[in-house]
Amino acid sequence: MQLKRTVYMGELRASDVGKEVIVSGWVLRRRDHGGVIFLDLRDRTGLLQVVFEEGIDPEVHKIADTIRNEYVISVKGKIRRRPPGMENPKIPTGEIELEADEVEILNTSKTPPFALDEDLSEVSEALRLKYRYLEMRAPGGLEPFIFRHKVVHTIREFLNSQGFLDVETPFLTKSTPEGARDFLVPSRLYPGKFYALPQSPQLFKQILMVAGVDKYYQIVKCFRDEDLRADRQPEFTQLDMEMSFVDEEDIMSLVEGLMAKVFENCLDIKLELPFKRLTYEDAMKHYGTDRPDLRFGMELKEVTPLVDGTSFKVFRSAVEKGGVVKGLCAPKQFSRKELDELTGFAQELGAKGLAWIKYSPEGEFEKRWSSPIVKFFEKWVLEKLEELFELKKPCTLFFVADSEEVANSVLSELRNKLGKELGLIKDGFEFVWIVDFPLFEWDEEEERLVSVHHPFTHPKEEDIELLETEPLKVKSRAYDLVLNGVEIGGGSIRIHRKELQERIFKLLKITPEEAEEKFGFFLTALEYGAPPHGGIAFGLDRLIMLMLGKKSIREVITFPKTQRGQCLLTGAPAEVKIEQILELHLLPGWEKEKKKES
RNA sequence: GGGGCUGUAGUUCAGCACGGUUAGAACGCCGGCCUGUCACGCCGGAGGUCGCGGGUUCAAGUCCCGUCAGCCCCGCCA
Repeated sequence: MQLKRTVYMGELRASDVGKEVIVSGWVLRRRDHGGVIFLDLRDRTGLLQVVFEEGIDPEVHKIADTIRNEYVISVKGKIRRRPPGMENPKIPTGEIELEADEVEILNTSKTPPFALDEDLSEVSEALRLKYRYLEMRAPGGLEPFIFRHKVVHTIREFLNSQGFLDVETPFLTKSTPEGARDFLVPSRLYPGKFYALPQSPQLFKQILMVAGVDKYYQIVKCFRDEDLRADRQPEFTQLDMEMSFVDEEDIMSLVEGLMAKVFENCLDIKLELPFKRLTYEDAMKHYGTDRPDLRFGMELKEVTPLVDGTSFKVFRSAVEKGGVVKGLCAPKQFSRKELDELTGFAQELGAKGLAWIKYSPEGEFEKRWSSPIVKFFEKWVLEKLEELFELKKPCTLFFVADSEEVANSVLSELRNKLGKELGLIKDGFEFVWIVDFPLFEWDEEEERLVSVHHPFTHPKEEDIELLETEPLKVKSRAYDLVLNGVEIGGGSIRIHRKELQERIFKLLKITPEEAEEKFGFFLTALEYGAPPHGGIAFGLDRLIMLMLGKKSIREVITFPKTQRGQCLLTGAPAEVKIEQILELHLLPGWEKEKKKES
């Protein structure tokens, strides 16, 4: 390599006119006019027009004639002002150009499978993932990753300044029960035994508290062998934090400070502090979900007391079975076709149907209501509805009559769908803490209590006495952080005393033997002066996705997996040689066969 | 495990409901011309196992069955 870069192209301006420079980069486009060839050359920082004139040096011009898109070249020359009228206001370096007097082709390139100078979102994602390096190299392709770098940098800077230690924990570790499916790694040295990749460093960070680390964080990969979604990858990055001698308020206010710093540094947005808080109960009541999108209203209202005496059988029987009738009011009068579609949507989500009432505030009271079911309701009920939903404009009321669970989940999905489709969602970032979660929920299939968060979550002090008698009434010292309807983080104050931890295990039907076998090491650690502690973990990919307004975390992960868990770039997962499998003792029978043979 | 959408030149798509010439377009690519373009222009050219397999038919890109792959969703994700 003879021509060694002296400047980045993106930094060059009219003030650099006259300077002798060497630039290196990739050819985005070439415009060959015979005697003059223009190349748009780019590096990480920007784009510069390079001019090769036959009259200046025929030999150099000749080389330029062979250069094609995506060739890697270095060019030496002088920065000059473009002739009057030839400026390109569309690019930052548009006032100037590089007059080439030397060029070196550092590497050729095949014609890329897709044009790098066009809108890559039009290209199929599968192709982009296979040639991810080309997508990233295209103009703007590195932006999400540069942004991500900035976010991570800000997080580290902030937490370091607050006295946190960045401490690593192992990837080859022990399977933890009560969670997602583990990725297992067979042990070569111990036939039949396996490591598990961590679903989170949960137990390690708690043990770090026992170790006196006091304030810990780690930006760390976690692994869960579950099916993928737009916002879920089998390996993802978590911002993991834990602190000793703190309570919920300490952690929440620290996180608020952190988020404020991140949004200020990276998006130049000042967040309003403190964040809103909703109890789990209120979130379920008003939004039907524990991760409500607060960028718009359209809250759910329960109308059970208004309709339990109605002659409308669907509502009455749902109430008689112990269910509820809940509804929401959408600010639009839907057509019959749209109503049918929405009913189908509700049914797919498990509702038996979707009742609707169109309302318009004009004219006589009775004529304001239009619906096949309105005849079942007495005037006082309609009056109450008008009052409850504060009906003032034309709209449609939707109701689901079912168990509370079904009504909530259907209506919350309906709310999100209508919010999106009716354009009710305002721009911006709405954070909300969800607090006062129940500690347990009942698992019908397994017929036992399971943890809402994880088994190391501390119950509220005042509820501890209810643990054995009314466990479902026990609330936890847990908190989730929700941003625009997406859960971006969750944490809790942990149990730090062995006795309480054992009581919880007992309620979860984890036997002492099981507990000992699965995390005896952790219980032992608790016995050696574990301080009170708590923490939180954030899905970093999701946070960055939301900050950039992307629809999928794949957009902010360099080499993500497809929905079926494949890496299209490398072809992973892939078959391995039989020798590797035998070496890992994964086919014990075959191993014996092989020994017999030899 | 289930539901939905998609798969045709290198790329993005049209053609498919109603089977029937040699499967088209744009961009890209290759060659030629061009000293001021910046989505350069002009002339010419190449490029297709219609995802794959099977079936129906005189005839299948088009209809049927299966299968693979990509995306979205449910289940699952403490």
